[in-house]
Amino acid sequence: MAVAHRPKDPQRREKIIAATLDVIAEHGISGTTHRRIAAAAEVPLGSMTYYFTGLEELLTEAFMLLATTTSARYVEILDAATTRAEAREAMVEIITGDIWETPRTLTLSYELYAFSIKNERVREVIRHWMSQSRVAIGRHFDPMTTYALDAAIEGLTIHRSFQPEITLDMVREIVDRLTRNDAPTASL
Amino acid sequence: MAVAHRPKDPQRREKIIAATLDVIAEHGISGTTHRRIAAAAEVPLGSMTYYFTGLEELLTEAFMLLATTTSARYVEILDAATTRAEAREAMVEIITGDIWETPRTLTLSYELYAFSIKNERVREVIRHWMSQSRVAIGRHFDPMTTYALDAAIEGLTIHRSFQPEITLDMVREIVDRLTRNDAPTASL
DNA sequence: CCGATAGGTGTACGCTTGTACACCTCACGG
DNA sequence: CCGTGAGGTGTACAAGCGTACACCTATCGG
Repeated sequence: MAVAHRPKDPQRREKIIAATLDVIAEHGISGTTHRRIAAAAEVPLGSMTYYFTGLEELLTEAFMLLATTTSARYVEILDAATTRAEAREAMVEIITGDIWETPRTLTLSYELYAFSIKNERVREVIRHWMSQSRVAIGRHFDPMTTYALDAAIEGLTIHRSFQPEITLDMVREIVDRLTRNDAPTASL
Repeated sequence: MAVAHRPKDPQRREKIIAATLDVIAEHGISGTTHRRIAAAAEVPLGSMTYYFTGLEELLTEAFMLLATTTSARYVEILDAATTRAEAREAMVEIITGDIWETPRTLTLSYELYAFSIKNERVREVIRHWMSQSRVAIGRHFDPMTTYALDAAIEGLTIHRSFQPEITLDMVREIVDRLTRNDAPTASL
């Protein structure tokens, strides 16, 4: 009984998941097919059903990757802040910074929300993302303010992508207003 | 030369557009097909290509209907307010009120945003919706505050749908903070 | 050096899709 | 009462889809 024949490419799965995000970003979920993903990941079509039960599972895993990656970026930016002023500026950076420079992340978010309607597990992923994000914000602000800021990221990001006239200074002013009545917490 | 044979059902087009929104709400754009729309509108398949050039046109028109309808509702609620306090309460109602009671409108919004990535005309529809909405809000608040409130509708609506613990009072508090430094305009 | 077997893939199947268009219906001018 | 043409539809077609699985490949214990 031979054991033999190790996987040639142990990263195959991850490569496919990453490629899935690329395909969604470019074609939307309705244009995302096994064949296109296989082409993007440069793997044979057969690998799709070998590594994943179906398209739905693949999409779900892809969105988990998106949430993890983006969420980690939030945490990174917020944890770098040590003063209240820095924390405010960190919020401004999250809203206006390079995460959303490319339309990619924003596009993927839209598809994520749309997909979440049909998939409870993805809804869970979103809730987890939001909660992670609240933990990071909550290190600097009280709970009430934290909810407000978290929602502000969402709203301002979206609106800025359609209305570029919303300047950096306006975002700063909005963050200021939202944090003005904050009851400072222990913080770090 | 006969003139003859008037359309049996002059509302056909509108009926199809309305049915399209229903199908999108239930199945998402990726599950929206000519056949399903035809079934929902109780119209033969042939009517699809008779009244609309293609699926894309149909989706575009459907989203125009969504924008018009929802936007009109905003205006209605905001125009009913005559004092500053009422205007603030109107904002709270828009964010927490019956527009979003059913997941329908929110679901459709997600699909709208996702679709806008691929369709310039729909992006234009969104910009128009936002601008209408800003006009209505702007009757009560200064421009800067208006942008903030408009974005707050978006962010809070979305976040509340995932985090029901965001209460009405929290929304009120957030609207308060955003409008506190407002430089009152002439208003009505 | 030779099975045996884990790992991986090419191909083919049944189905659904968007779309076009040949055809049908029937109100009306003559 | 008939012929005409505007209005509308059933049907058929090619393309593309998800998915399953028979088959191939290459390693390694013996």
